[in-house]
Amino acid sequence: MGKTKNIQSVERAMQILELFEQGNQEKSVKEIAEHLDLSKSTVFGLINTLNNLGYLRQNEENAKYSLGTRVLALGHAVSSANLLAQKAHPHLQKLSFDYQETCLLAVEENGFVVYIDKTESPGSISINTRIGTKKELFCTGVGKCFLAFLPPQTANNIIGLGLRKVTPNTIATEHELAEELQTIHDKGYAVDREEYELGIRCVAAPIFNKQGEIIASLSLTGPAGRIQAIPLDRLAASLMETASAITRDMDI
Amino acid sequence: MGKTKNIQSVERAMQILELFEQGNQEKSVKEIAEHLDLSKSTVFGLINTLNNLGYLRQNEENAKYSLGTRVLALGHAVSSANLLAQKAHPHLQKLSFDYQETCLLAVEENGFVVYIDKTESPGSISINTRIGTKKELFCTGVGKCFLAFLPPQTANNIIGLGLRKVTPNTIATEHELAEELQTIHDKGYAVDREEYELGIRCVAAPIFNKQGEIIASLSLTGPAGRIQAIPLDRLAASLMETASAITRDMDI
DNA sequence: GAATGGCGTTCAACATTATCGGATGAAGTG
DNA sequence: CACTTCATCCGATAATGTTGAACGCCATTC
Repeated sequence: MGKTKNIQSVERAMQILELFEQGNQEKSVKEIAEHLDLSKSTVFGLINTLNNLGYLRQNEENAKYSLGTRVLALGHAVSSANLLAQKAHPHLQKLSFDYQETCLLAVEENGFVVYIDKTESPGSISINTRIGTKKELFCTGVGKCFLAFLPPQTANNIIGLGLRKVTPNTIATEHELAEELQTIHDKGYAVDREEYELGIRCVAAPIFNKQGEIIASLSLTGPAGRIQAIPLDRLAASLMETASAITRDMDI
Repeated sequence: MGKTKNIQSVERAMQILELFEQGNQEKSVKEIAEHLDLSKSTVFGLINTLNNLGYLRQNEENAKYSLGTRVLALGHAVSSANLLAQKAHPHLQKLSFDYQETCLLAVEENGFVVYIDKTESPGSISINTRIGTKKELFCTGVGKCFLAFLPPQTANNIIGLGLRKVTPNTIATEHELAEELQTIHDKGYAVDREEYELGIRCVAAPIFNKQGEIIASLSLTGPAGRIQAIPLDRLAASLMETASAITRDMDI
């Protein structure tokens, strides 16, 4: 695999773009230079290039920079090529609307879950899970779905990467986790009891392809109190129903 | 403005990412090297960097590359910071659903319209307008909305950039365009009569802020025959109603 | 099963290229 | 009007990216 050294200027350019990931607030050349601990002129060269290419845009008023519309095209290219994200979106939207909470869609990648879509409703509080975020499997609802439905060998390899307490509630021993996964496998859905973040609870269900292999997982996520107020069996049924509707829609 | 030379490796890295914009099909190192007319090793260095950073991902089976999930995060950062895209999305979704056609949202940027969101419905044919695409104003429905509702001075500056026949139907003289813009201003919506692409027709309406300034434009777009089959006054009313609902939702 | 060809990857030498400190000038502040 | 702050520009320097050649893996062929 890639052991060759990364190309410095490319890595730095991407670091600059990533600085805008949380919030996309305007930033000055100076601020960025300080964040990356680089000289102003170096940063200016990079920023200027990104600006010329449309990946950053400069506010004429204060000369500060923020993400440009060009990055939209890239983001959209991934999701539109991704049949899953495309077909699943309306279903997530409906769930968000029905329960007035945030709905997340995730896939597994190299032992991590990656969130690839998210829908919110006006009532839902903003869950700080951003699209593209990676999380470990054992401590999230969607992640545990993967562990429960992936081929046992694959799942064990991932579990072998290590468990740890993320919150006091995290299931951090292999024994307890095995029991939990058995339960999830039996019931067909997973519950995250504030195992990743205190106060945040979610219920998740696996999405399969026609061959019965898990390809994604979706969850309804929100403040613990509000999620617990929803009858669990009803919510779980909705999620599993939605999951199979997505499978049907995708036709793979 | 940016007159300094672009940083070569950054520009090339972005060119590589852009190769995947249409379709995001897997590409080999060799293919990319040929496309960009660079040596295999140069391309490998760039690709490897992007791969390590998560912007590309390699298919283990055939060693080919495609866009990685990391770019999702960037794309989402723009839209989520963008109150407009966030608030407008459910409304576009509803329009798409009601009329079973593609719905587009666009803003103006440096004399071009940039599409920042798109919703489709199962029935809608896939319009080849990708998110992040730029188009000239005079030849599109959403663009003409901007020309009609932007301050006259701004609009004239943009018109001054030049008109040209994109299709036989394109309005390519200043005189005719002025008449058309007057009509649009009076009626409150614009019709694109296959002026950008033969066979594709759209109806567009402006989105204003509370101060009455145009900040975006939305359209329902589809095959000419199907769009013409919808009663124009009803469709236009839907679009204008949606536009003002978005204004209300944004509260700016 | 040896031979061939194709392709991703690595390497080391070289020269291009990115980097940096310092200079410039515009905008804002007391 | 001096003074600060910051974006932008410039030129010297050396670090960095580029390149062709070579390696090794895999698949196909004979």
